[in-house]
Amino acid sequence: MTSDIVPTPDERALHQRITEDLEAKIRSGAWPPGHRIPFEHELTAQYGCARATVNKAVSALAAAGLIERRRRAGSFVARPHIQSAVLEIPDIEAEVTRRGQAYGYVLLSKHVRPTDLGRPEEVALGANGALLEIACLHLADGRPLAAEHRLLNLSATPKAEAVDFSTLSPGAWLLRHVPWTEAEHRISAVNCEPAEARLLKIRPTQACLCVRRWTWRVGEGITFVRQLFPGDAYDLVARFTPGSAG
Amino acid sequence: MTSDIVPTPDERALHQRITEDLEAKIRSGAWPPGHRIPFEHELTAQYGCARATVNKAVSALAAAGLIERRRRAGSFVARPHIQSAVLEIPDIEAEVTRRGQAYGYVLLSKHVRPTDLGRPEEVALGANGALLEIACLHLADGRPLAAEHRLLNLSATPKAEAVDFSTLSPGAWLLRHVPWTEAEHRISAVNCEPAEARLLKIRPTQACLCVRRWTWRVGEGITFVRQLFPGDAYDLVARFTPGSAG
DNA sequence: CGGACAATTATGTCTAGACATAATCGACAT
DNA sequence: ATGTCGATTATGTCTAGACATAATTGTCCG
Repeated sequence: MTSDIVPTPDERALHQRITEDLEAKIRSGAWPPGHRIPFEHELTAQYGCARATVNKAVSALAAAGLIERRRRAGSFVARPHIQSAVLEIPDIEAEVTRRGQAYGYVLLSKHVRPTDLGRPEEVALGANGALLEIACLHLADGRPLAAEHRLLNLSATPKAEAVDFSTLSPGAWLLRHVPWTEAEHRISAVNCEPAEARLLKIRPTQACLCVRRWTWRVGEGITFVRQLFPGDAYDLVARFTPGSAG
Repeated sequence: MTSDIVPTPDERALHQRITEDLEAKIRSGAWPPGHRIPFEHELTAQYGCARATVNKAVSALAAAGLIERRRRAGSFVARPHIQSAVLEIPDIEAEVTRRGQAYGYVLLSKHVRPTDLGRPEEVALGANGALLEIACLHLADGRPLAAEHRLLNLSATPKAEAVDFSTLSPGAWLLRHVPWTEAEHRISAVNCEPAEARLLKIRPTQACLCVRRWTWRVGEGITFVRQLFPGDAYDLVARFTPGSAG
């Protein structure tokens, strides 16, 4: 039964209202997965508009993964598929500031060295020339929040060699100066090494959250970074609204 | 200069080809952030099509966050904004199977108890009636991969009380029987407790990845789950293609 | 009963217009 | 120099068609 779709009074665009009406039916469960939604010509009649308008609305839901469209058959509420969520990747300075804490940064070391193809993370980066290797520490209210170890592919970002990273973190500099097109993160839990524990001022047995990130630009490796957070200092948060409610 | 947009020979839909042509310009860096892309009437002339077709192509890029559109001013390559990524949330059984390992499941305990409003995770769930509390273990090739502690809101999913979870994991049952609309994940690193270490057959000092997930359906709490992975057994992977290349 | 085939039909895409809307820009006045 | 206001213009939305495409469905035949 589709006769209970009633356009709600609204000043937004009609196609958007149609999208929202349909989405409400799906998310509320009134239309379960597999349910066939009204044909475009039916919606055209219900809303008193052209088919192009209805098509735009339904296509938006299809693009969002809420419905599947099949020629000749119709459009159906999609079943759940992948389990994925949008993860907030920590821009540490922004996160610290958001928490209302004072952000601090300490450069620990910085030097240029050739790529070591024996290390998997450098192979994954795809660099084969000189790397700028940086170690630094991020502080929140003066207390260590994260230890960072970073590699910068100097053949992709030659300007980085001239930058003094003593007050500006490499992440902040990169964000502003080097565009990128792809990134991959790997998140794991690790027991830190004694030297890292001293840096972070934690017990050596304290579990740490380890975020490793590779960044590329059109296939060329830009940077690899490994950030170590004391497990009790940081939560990664991911929120998800599924493409389909099933 | 926009004269170098040349439609590539292709049998796909024209609007899609236009989208891809423009996206290539942006991702390659040929059009840097802030660059004004050709007006719709220019693209209309270049591709020899109606404005609606060009509009669909450009609107798709705007929806993806690659460009910003301003009335009267034009459309511009967007600057980077949020740092977010698509995180693959582990459906443990699927992940184990994907790795080519044998999946195993052990139910450890299961009982009904009232909601304890003294616990933050239960408050966040928003339940206030009876909960089904389940502890179980996920195995890969017979070895413990994850310890799971789950709460099911029985007022939202009364059918769960009659389910025998001795061979079917609550996650698998829920995925098939209970639709949900929102989820939140928190990921952290923890030192597990001795009992958990024995369950997972790891040293008590071994860092563990802790994934906590709350699931709601139209505002009503469905389930809370806490999964503990030995840090060396699991990597969460997140990949990201930014909405804008800058 | 089962397979091949053709009719049907819903979606996919597109056109050539139209009017609405908002923001920029320039002209003008203060 | 600054502020107001109207003309201009690019995008936002929509119409009423059209043809293409693919897949279901029924029909017919072996």
